[in-house]
Amino acid sequence: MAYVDDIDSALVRELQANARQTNRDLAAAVGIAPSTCLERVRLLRDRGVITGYHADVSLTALGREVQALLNVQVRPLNREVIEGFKAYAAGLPEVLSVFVLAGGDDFLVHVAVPSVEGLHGFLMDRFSGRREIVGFRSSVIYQHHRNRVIEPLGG
Amino acid sequence: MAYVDDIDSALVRELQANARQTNRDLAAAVGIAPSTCLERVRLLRDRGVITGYHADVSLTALGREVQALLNVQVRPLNREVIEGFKAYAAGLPEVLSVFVLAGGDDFLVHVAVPSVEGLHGFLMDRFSGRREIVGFRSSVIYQHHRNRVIEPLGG
DNA sequence: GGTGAAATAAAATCATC
DNA sequence: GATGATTTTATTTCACC
Repeated sequence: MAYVDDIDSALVRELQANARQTNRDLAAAVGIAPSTCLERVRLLRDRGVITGYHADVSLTALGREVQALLNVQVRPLNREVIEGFKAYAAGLPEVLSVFVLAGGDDFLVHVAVPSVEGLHGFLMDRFSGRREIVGFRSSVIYQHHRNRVIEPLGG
Repeated sequence: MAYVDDIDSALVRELQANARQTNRDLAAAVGIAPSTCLERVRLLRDRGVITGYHADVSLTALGREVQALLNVQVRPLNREVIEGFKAYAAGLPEVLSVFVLAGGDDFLVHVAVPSVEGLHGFLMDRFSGRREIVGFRSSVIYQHHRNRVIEPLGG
């Protein structure tokens, strides 16, 4: 675990909440000089604590109203099949996220499509033909809340 | 669906990949003047296509090495219980994301904790006492790939 | 709706504490 | 390791196309 003091912690919190505030504002928010702030933030990137800065977009605004979670079982369970399916799923434009899991199901795939009809089409066109898939279940997502600010756990 | 032309689309793609590039670089990347670029990006925010800018952090660097997905069933299935549990889970510092689902399981909760022991502790301390929870299953995550650039689906 | 030049503001550097 | 004055660079505005 990287050593992150209270000031670093505050910087990381601020930048997760708003990555485009000016260095001056950021410095003021955490109570240090702008030049110090600049150096601290640079070090947080160099040390790999901050990995990047990304704009968030509205899926609705992009015409992708329906989200679903797909539990997928693949066989045989070997590295080649696992890595192959993971790379395949991650490369599909409908896919937001791919989880490789321990236990019962092998994958969880989070997708966003224009409609329920689009979800059906996705499953038929992208999954049905794959020989390694031995089964899947899909759950439509009613709501999704993501915590955008992640902190070191106290203690 | 918001009307997003090819230039908007390119801006959204660029800003999802790197939200802290300068306006000049962004303008150059999509082939427009900096002043035009500034105005376009402002409109994308005003129209709600871009919803924010966030730094990404390394969970490992913050000492949260273990991630898991928790399938949770709650009862009775009414608005009060659903909203109550959602708000509770979303407010926990270990929680990255909360999905409210249609079908079998009611919730999927994505957590990041320091260790497998921490996961056990989380389940005992945060979930066991809740009367509305009638069952849960947890799956440790081996790998997680997230697509950070989301585009309108072609066609 | 887009542009380029001028004005304003911020980032980056560095000598100093 | 942090600071503030200075230089360098970017953002923002606006009259014009």
